Amino acid sequence: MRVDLAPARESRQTVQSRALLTFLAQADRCLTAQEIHAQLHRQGSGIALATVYRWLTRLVRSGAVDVLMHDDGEATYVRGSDRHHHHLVCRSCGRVTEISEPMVERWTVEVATRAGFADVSHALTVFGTCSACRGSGPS
Amino acid sequence: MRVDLAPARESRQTVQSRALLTFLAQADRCLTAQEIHAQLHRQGSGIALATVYRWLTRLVRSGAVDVLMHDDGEATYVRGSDRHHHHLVCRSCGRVTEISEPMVERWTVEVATRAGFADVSHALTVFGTCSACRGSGPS
DNA sequence: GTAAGTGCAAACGGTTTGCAGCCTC
DNA sequence: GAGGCTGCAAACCGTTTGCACTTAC
Repeated sequence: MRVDLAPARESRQTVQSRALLTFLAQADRCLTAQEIHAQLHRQGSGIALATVYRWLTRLVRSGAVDVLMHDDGEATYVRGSDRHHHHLVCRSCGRVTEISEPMVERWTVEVATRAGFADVSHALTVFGTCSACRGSGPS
Repeated sequence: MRVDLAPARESRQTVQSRALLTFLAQADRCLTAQEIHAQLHRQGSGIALATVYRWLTRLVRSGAVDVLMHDDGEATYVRGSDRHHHHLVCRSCGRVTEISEPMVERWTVEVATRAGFADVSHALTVFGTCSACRGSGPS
């Protein structure tokens, strides 16, 4: 499930950018900028947090990466996919699953249009407790 | 369309809290904490920003007010209602319309359950440009 | 009188930016 | 060699918090 993350056609390749892009291409879940930074450090790529942010900003602008704003105001980043999708997030472990359903897409556009709105977009996130977390401790 | 914003049964009434609650009860659109603070000052109620935040936090916890996280990480607040609903927000003027649709409710629960999730909840916000804003300047 | 509510200012945490130096092309 | 990329640290900005004071009950 490799996705071409290099919209950086006109960007210079550096040790840092290569490490970051490679890492992001392989990541399979939502990560905050700080997590990405920490992970890269853990695997030996000494990239500065500011650089991570600079690249994420650039990648988001180019559409290669999607941002997900969390309730606490922290942003998480995921490889962007061409198709629109939503996230199913476990309240306990934070694991994210992508979900998608054309019906919701159609419904939101329809409702918004009926209300006189144009240029419609939407953000939907579903929260719950995954089976693993429930099994280990429903508290 | 007045909504009882006083979940503060067990709270003391003060000049500030009364001004804030009255203002919120009349507000018909999403407002940031800072906007609420500025508006209150404009109308002569010298309330501190920290107090605005403290009340908003309390009201959100009690369910009297809904939070809406924006892409830039800023939170906006609107009167909440008892029944579950979603928001249709104008990107330009910030006006908020409540929308609700059982189908979406059912779908999210179904998808989440199928994925092994329990105790499901969801957050859906639809963004668009309302007719008024479009008419005045589609840019 | 007592404790909740308030104001102020400092702290916080995530993100952005200015600038000097490095390194790719 | 020139200019993009990076690192560092300081700045930013919305939000939270500690503490002393005020005020509703």
